[in-house]
Amino acid sequence: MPDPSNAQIAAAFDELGDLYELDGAIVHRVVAYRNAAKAVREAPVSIAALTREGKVTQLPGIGKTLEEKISALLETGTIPAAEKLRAKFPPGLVDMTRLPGVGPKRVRKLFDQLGIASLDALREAAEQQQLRDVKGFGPKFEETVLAAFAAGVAEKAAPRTLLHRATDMAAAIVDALQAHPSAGTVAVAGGVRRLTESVKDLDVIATSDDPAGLAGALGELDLVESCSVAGEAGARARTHTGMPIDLRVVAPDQLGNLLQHFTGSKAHNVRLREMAVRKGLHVSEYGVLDDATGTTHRCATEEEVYALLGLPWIAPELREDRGELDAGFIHPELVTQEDLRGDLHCHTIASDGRATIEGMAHAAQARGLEYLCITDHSATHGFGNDVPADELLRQVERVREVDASMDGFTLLIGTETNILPDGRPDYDDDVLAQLDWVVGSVHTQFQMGEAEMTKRIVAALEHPMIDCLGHPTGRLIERREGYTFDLDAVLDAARRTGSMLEINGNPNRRDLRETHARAAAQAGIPIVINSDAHGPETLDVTRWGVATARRAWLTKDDVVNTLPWRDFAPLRKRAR
DNA sequence: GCCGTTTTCGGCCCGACTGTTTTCAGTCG
Repeated sequence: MPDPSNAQIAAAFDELGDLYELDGAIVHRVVAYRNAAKAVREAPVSIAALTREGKVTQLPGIGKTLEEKISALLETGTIPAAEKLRAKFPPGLVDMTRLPGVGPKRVRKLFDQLGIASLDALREAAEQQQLRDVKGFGPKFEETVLAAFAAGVAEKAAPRTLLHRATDMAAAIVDALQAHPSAGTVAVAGGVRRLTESVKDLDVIATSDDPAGLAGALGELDLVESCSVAGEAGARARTHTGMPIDLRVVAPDQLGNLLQHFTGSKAHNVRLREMAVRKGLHVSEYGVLDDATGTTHRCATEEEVYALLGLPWIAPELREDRGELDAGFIHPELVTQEDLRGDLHCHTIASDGRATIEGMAHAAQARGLEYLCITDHSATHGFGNDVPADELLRQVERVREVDASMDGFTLLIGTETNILPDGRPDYDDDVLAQLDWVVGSVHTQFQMGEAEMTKRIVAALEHPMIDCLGHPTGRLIERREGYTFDLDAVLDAARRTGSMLEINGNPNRRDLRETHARAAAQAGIPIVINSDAHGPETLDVTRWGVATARRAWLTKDDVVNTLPWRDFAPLRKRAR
């Protein structure tokens, strides 16, 4: 029996949280399970391995009891408490809590008194007006339930929108509201501001001398389908794509409080407020209440909010309770897109790209880059045109010619070679040796087991001609988990062999993901942020790679392609 | 269930909204 992955352990804790909640446990116990799930999910090391070493309680949020539960999961494949609770509460109960306005307490009551144990049974009971017979429930509740079914909420979890799309939408909304005559400051908060991988809604905050007018203006926007509760304090709306928008309007002297509150994350805010309480302060979106004086400090800026708590301003990307509120925290100087001088992963019409070598090179130069490496897909098929070895060698000549024709720009030739199932690249070494740079990527046989995949990637990293591992996990955000491998072993191999790891900027990938990138940088492994562009316009996607890097606490020093090529070149494995 | 310039027990963020309520519990963000 293979060890459960961190994701599986986290899921088990989330399930236990749900089950204990149905069982009527106090909220703090439930929260403890959910916090533990978050800690496990974000851990860059194997929780199973950590547990075997007896060190898992070092992870904040994991105590003696949860350690025992992980041990049981490792040894028997299951957790006794979960077995017991599953026998008590059918799985349909947790499904029911997905409906808005339907939480664990109400589900439990309906289960106990009417035996309702599934979404279907709930719908039927609502249709037959049976729910109102239970004390605490009425006709409105039946309506809410039926409306949720009618809206299709029951079928699937609320969709999440990838950051690049959410950012475009948010920008359009901010621009439109900013144009309103009453608008003062209009700003994006929430996950879009923190640059998370995906978001479930848009949070927009504003000041205005006509709050109701501004809130009304939101409902008039083309991309808004419907708008409800528009009033003095703001509005709730929904886009045609189904994304909820939350607009909050506040006086200018509270803008800092509101921005801090609505930027989140929830975990950051909870931790921040707990720290505040210990200092006799109470933080909310309206101000900071001081117990000692009974006065509420209103803050026009976030800096003032943090300063009242004795903290430096913290970049939104770091606000995840991943150490940014710990004693001794020193704010890192986060890498920016302007820091990037080169891009070492892009495609042309030679494989599946849309532009020529010249097209890509001039586009990169126009964007202010100093160097670009052409890395078309390799000899094994699957991505547009194959590039057999002789074709790649002709591509070397073409790139050298274009490079010679360019002023103040270095054009490089490489490849994105497929890492074959046994870990070898799909060109011969003497071909790879004629290139400036080689990205190795896994594009096939994702299904192989963890041990085999680890062996495959480690073998690739040990290859003297593979300089960098491309999109290391193969995940697609919200769509595909990516293949599983032992991260510790891969990081160890990268460090040992002098290989670099990529943060792929494609907004669907952002791979390495932030927790892995942070672990890699801490291990001293050089990180490269690449676009993987297939056309001139997608060269800009490095901004999403930078977003991931910033969320991983990376500085300019952690990212190698912030260096000019003359300083980058000697760091390549092939040059060492 | 976790955690400790509250350290082995007694706390554990803050506020809004909703519906069913005679004063509040449940849900949500």
